[in-house]
Amino acid sequence: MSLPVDGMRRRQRIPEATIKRLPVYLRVLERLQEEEVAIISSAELARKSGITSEQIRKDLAYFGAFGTRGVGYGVASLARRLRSILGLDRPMGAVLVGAGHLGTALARYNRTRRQSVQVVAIFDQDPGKVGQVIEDLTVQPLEGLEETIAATGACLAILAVPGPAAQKVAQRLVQAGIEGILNFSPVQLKVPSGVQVQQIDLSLELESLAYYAGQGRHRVQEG
Amino acid sequence: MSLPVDGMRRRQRIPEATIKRLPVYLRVLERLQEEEVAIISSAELARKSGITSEQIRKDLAYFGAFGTRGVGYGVASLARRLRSILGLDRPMGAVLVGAGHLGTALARYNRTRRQSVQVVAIFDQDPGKVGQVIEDLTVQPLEGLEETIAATGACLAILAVPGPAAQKVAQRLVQAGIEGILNFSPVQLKVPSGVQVQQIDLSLELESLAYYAGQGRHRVQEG
DNA sequence: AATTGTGAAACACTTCACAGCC
DNA sequence: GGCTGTGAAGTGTTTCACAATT
Repeated sequence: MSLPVDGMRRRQRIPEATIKRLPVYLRVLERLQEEEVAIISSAELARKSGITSEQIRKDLAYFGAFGTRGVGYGVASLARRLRSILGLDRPMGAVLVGAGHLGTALARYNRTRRQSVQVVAIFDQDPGKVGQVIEDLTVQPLEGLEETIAATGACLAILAVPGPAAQKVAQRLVQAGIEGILNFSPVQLKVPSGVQVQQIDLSLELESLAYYAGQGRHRVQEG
Repeated sequence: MSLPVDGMRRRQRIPEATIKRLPVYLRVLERLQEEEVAIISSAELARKSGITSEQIRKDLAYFGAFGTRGVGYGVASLARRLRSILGLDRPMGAVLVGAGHLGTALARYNRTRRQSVQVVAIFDQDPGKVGQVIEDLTVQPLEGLEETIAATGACLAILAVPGPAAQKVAQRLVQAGIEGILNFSPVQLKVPSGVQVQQIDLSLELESLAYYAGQGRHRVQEG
């Protein structure tokens, strides 16, 4: 299934790991822009991002040669380029499903600061939650999900519903045209290929941390 | 620096990727235990966890031969073994720092259900938050951090404070003996090696999802 | 017959080292 | 001289394929 034809060499497959680092670079660059820094080297960017300079150069090179040898990268132009690559140069909307404690916290977190991806609507199944206002958005009943997604042009979704409801909601989100889901439910979502799911599971994270905390202890003090 | 001496063969380094999957297996096994299933094959476990059967067998084999060929794995004994490996066979406590919306949501999420890792104390810098009660725990001022960690024997911390405060708090946590930090602040923490940090950054996750949502779109409908 | 445990191959990602360019 | 861009080497992880075991 691999076709290493190097006809025009453009558009080789970009590693997922690279994609996940681009927003990190962008965040640093935006801070630099505020500080009116015009040029930055990969070494300095490495110091500020915690990613090695070789890695940074390689990541950026996948998309073309943005730097100037002997000089560095232009902060403003690189930031612009990264925003464009990520699709953040035009407004990107996300719907939030689930207005429990976690959902509410996520909505507030996202809307209080100015973020590249904005939550544009909030849904909940519970009639008791519908009508509540969270950071200027009124919680809507699930019925209007498809219509609102179409109307707002939202591409992403944040899923913060209880486990049992998650798969069903995910199906509707995909049907409605959502292409990326950030899933906080402790459920392995089944979605068609082409839809990207990012899983965040608090319990799992804590439990894997426990491994290092428990085992590692005896290494701290020898003897 | 590699010393592939196979003297006693035990204790080869365990891949981080493996450690992160163990809690997934454990979760499935615990559900199976409730359903009174006694034996499970790696193929069936694969179906239920979304991880391939070869991967499961390899992961488990790092810690010894837990299965029976031709039969499968004993659900109860494997669950017990995994809890022991992860250090979850005795109570594991976590302190939560930051009682904002996110921190509150995390505390409630964790304490409402019975989790393997339990939040045992909540701290906040803001005097207005101190004294609030969240799921049976009273929010304490940051001053008592070290003392409470020592008293409770907590090994883990959940960090949900604003970016600027994160590094300072992390330093105190490490000093106090915390060995794993789940960090929700948008900051790259500097910690001594031996302390494990797991970063969860909502904005970064959404922004990398945006890449697939934006680019992928034209592939959904051809022509 | 079924299923585990595991070397070997394949793949993914990072680091090294340096040629190329300003 | 300094810094980028990139093949090559190295490391980490997954998949394959099958011998071993019940």
